[in-house]
Amino acid sequence: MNRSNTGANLPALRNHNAALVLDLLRTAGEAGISRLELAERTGLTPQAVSKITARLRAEGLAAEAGHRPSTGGKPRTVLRLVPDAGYAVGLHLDRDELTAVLVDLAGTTVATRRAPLDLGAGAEVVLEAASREVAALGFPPPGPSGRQRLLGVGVAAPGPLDHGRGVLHRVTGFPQWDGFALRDVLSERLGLPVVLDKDTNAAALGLALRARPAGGSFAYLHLGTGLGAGLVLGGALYRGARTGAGEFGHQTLQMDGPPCSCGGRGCIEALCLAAVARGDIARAARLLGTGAANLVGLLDIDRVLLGGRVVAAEEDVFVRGVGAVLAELARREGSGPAVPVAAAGGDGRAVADGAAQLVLAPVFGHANVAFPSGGNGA
Amino acid sequence: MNRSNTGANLPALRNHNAALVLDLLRTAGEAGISRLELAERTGLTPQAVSKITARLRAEGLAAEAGHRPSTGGKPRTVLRLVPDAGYAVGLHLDRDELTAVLVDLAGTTVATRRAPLDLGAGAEVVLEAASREVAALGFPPPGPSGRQRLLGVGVAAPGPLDHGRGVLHRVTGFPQWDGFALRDVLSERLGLPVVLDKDTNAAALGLALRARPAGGSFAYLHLGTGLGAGLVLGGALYRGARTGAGEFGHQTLQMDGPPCSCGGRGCIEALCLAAVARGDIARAARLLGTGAANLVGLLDIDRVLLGGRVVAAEEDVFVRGVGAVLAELARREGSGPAVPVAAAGGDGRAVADGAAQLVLAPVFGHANVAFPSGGNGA
DNA sequence: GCACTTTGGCAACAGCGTTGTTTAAGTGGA
DNA sequence: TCCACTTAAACAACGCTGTTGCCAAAGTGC
Repeated sequence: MNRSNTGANLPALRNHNAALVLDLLRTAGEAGISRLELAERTGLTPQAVSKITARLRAEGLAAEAGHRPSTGGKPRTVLRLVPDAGYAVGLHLDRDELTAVLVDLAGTTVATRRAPLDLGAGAEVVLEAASREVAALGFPPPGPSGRQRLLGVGVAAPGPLDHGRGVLHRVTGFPQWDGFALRDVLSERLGLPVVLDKDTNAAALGLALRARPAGGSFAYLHLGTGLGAGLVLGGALYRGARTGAGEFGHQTLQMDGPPCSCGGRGCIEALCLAAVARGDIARAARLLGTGAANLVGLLDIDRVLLGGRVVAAEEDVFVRGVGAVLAELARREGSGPAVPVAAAGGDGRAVADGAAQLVLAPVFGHANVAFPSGGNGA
Repeated sequence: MNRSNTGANLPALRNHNAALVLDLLRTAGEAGISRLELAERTGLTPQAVSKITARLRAEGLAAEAGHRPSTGGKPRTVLRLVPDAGYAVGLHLDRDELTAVLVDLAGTTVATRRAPLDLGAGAEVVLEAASREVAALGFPPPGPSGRQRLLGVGVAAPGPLDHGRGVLHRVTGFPQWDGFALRDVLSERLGLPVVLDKDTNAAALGLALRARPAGGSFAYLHLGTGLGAGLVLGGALYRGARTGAGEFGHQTLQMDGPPCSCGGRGCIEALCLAAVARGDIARAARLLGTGAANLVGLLDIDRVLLGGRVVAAEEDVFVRGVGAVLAELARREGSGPAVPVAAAGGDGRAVADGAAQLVLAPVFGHANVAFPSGGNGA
């Protein structure tokens, strides 16, 4: 069950197991999964799985879809997630562009809209544009049960911001947003639940839910206007105590190095962007790799993913450069193979897709991974 | 409930709630806590708490201890943890010394033994010394129920090592231990369950369980022979994918800086130890602070604790020096007060005490915080 | 001494996964 | 064609969980 500092009762137990089964159905995708496989993976008895899947089918979340070949007896019935049982909107508010996507329960993006946006044009303009594009996606009609199938809107914005309260902080370059309660304002305006998170976190969550096998740990490093990170630790998006984790760009890499816009010196972001500006991409990649190595050593993650416009422009150079530094680290430590590096991909829609997952993830038991607020733990 | 990728049934639910209540009893300490407070904190109904505490009292883990003053009605009955319902041994194997402690369920150290040790003298010598000192602690007799009250032995050793398998890796300075299955060998020899972890992790766990309020996030930075870290995220000890997290010392802080014993350049450990060797403690503190600032930004933790022999020798200088760097960081970010820094204290017994908590923590629901191994998450 | 408040146990209950059993739906040899 | 065998999955009874409704116990204060 999910970590919590509160007591658990029978409904909580039921939700936990149902979410677990749903997550396995989601992970299985179109191939589906049989009841007995679900039982093996969850550790529940086959009978328990039968009961749970019966409920899910009654709720319209799962359906039978064919049979596996017989292995000498009655063939297993394949179960699949019903993708259109629920939808979420993902909204990526970038500095100069807005991307809105409609994603179904299976994680498939069924509609996309893009529009130019000036994040500095003021709240009213931005909210209006957001509302317009979200509405233009075309919502799915309520299901046969009459239940609304649009679960909510996930919003990804440049950080820093407060995920817990849904409030923007001093968005780099646009200080006028400081303190703006974007989540509540937008929720009121759209009449839908809204979840707000950093763009890097949204992208990392999206990647985490697509990862096979699920449950690993990785860092998503995003090099664009700035340099940020999204951390997935043990399959869960890590947001930190005040939901501000992932400040990767202002890590000091060169004490007494060149000044950074943040007021510090030798920050990896300043060094990296300077190298990019000089056209020395190999150097930028090496710098990024050094920062990644620091992170890998500290957190013992098992994968590094790179994204962002700058990376996308020279994907191979960055992947090779970062990979080389991590290979050196592995050689020095002598403990197994190097941590693999890859480009995140996602053709510019990764953040918006991930934003939608901010809403969908709780259905699969990936909610409340933000942080226990106190009480106990350890 | 604790994060997991397995299904949960009624016994699991019962254990979860019992552990939750036990943890609150432990946290309350000698002051105790009433049933209604337990109900409020857990979110369970008072009746459920009554049932759970009745079970705990029947098992000898909890007891009634007086009453609170009346607030106009029947006064609340205070419940307390029974400290001698369980014990654990904590064993700290350091490079030149062995420390063994006997700790009760409430976390009180009831016996301590210390002996010189040469970690390079070979397995047989070390195991013999460990067995001798553990036996000399004087185990508590089995309880009235006849149940053995010594729950196990927690062993803390210099890293790197594999907590999951209980195997040492190349202990810095003593490569002959590489691959030694210390946990299983010692468990066989003592006839008790053994848990193995890094010294920094043990210390961090001990600090986490003593923290008030519980559930926060902090980094324990240990500067002694080397420089390592123990991370507590959201109240839980974070060990990483291969239980190797906390490699703080070989973080690059000065690209193209002086060479480090690890083969890299400009590692914080090399810089820091060099400054200490020069007698420039202020510089060492500032270096440590810079590394701490990187970590604070990346993980958004809310406390930094310092320990280790070098720190203990000049506690104030380190606390002030690291604090100053973190204060600068907070000023630059402009987001609230600086992350506080403090000395961990513990008069050289912190690691051994924490090692005992490796065994006791599961009783209070702090088990399996290591990592989900796959399946799902996020 | 009585009305009131608060605590906390007792009893009945609904709902969870588990266990034991039965039915359904295949394979494969005689 | 039949029948023994295997495997899948539902049905039924069960034990145990926390919850709800109720009531006794133990205080305060007029």
